[in-house]
Amino acid sequence: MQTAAALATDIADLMDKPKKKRAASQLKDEITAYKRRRILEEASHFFFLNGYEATTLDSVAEQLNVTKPFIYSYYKNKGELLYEICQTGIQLSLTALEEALSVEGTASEQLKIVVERVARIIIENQRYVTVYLREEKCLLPEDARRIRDLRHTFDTKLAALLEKGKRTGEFDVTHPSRTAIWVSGLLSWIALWYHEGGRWSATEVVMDAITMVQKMVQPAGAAHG
Amino acid sequence: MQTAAALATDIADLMDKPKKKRAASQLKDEITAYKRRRILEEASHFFFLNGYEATTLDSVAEQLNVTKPFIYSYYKNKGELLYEICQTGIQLSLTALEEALSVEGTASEQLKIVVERVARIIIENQRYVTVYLREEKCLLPEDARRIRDLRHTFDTKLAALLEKGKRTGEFDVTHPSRTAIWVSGLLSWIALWYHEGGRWSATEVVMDAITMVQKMVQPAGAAHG
DNA sequence: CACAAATGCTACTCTAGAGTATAAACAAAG
DNA sequence: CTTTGTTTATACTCTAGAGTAGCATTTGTG
Repeated sequence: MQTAAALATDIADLMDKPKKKRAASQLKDEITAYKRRRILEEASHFFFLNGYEATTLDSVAEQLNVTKPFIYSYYKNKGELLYEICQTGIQLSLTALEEALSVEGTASEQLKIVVERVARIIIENQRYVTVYLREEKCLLPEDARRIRDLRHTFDTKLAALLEKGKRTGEFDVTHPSRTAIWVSGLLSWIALWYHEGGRWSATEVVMDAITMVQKMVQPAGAAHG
Repeated sequence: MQTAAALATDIADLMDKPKKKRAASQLKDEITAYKRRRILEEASHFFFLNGYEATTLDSVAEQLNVTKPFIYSYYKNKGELLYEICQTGIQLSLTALEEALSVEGTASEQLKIVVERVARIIIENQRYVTVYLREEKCLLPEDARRIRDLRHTFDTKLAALLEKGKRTGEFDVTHPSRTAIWVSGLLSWIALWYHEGGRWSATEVVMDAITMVQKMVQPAGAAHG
């Protein structure tokens, strides 16, 4: 069924355009995607440094050696740029969480992997995460809601993991859902605090985060993990 | 000596103005201070909701039933308002920390008091703290530095407390200065996350914060405090 | 009640940046 | 080497808000 449907679409496409044109348009799509990505990178750089409102698209364009209308031909408006930037960090973190949860292991093992991976993602995507934390209020209501939903999913899945550890006796958490928020807060905090080339390396920060979270959920009387 | 100096000042003042006028000007100073405070309150309200850049002084003035030039007669410019707002939360937290440290007690007792008081202050002054965390980049460089110094003092004194607890064996912290940053981050996080009238009460959040911090510094094998 | 001093408001200026209409430059096909 | 469509730039418009000059109004004083 699926194959037939896909085939039908292909045929329709082919009837629409000769083969050559399809290949060319695919390449063009990739180039378009690349341009969009570059715009986003530079925009996030300025949003991170100066804030969303204080950043002019003229300055972003200048950095890319293009002009403002160029940006407007790839993004509807400034708000769409902000939405994409805010979405990125959360989406990556959520994906990492889900991947970590899909790995077989005890709750402690899974939690350690989650914290390690998410902490790394937050450090690597610091600009995106920071801009989200600072500029959430600038998002359109519906965009803000979509992103809040992602965050909520993250917190809920993390809470489920803590709940699981509580049942197995690995963790001592009175309110898993509340503890999940403290943990996700601790992780978010990294974005606001970490400074590349600063006093502490990314690895030190990640290891610290793991230690702190382990202590936060560790039953009294447990030895270090 | 001090008395004599103070007296001299008083005499100089009296020679400048008759008694009546001095009393009147004192009252006026109080009124001026009150007006400044009211402006700051409303401004922080808008900065919190819409962000610094997106807030117009016209809207602040409207909220106070005055006009923009009124605000400009009490503050040099918009940036001065931001500085005062950003400064408030940190200053209060630092004062609370110093007070708590001056109370006799073990490191554990002092830490508990610190976390409790600072958490309360952050909840009560949520707007000010949040605006600081979000809009630090909008401050003039010298203002930003002054506030960073306050934060640094806070972190340093907190680190000293952790160090003390480490020496007495009450705490298990490998790097007191790094742990201090995680603790102060956890406290700051409250401002970004707590929502008045939301799912959890202020008291629950404060108690959670105490528990989390205690766990973060607790030696392995210790019973709950 | 007149006069002085402060307090506050009306009515601007000026800058800056989001978003756009339209023209130029370029590429690809015939 | 022209034609056609796409990509990018030039050169605007329009709004909005920070900051201000100067007038009005209140308040207190002789």
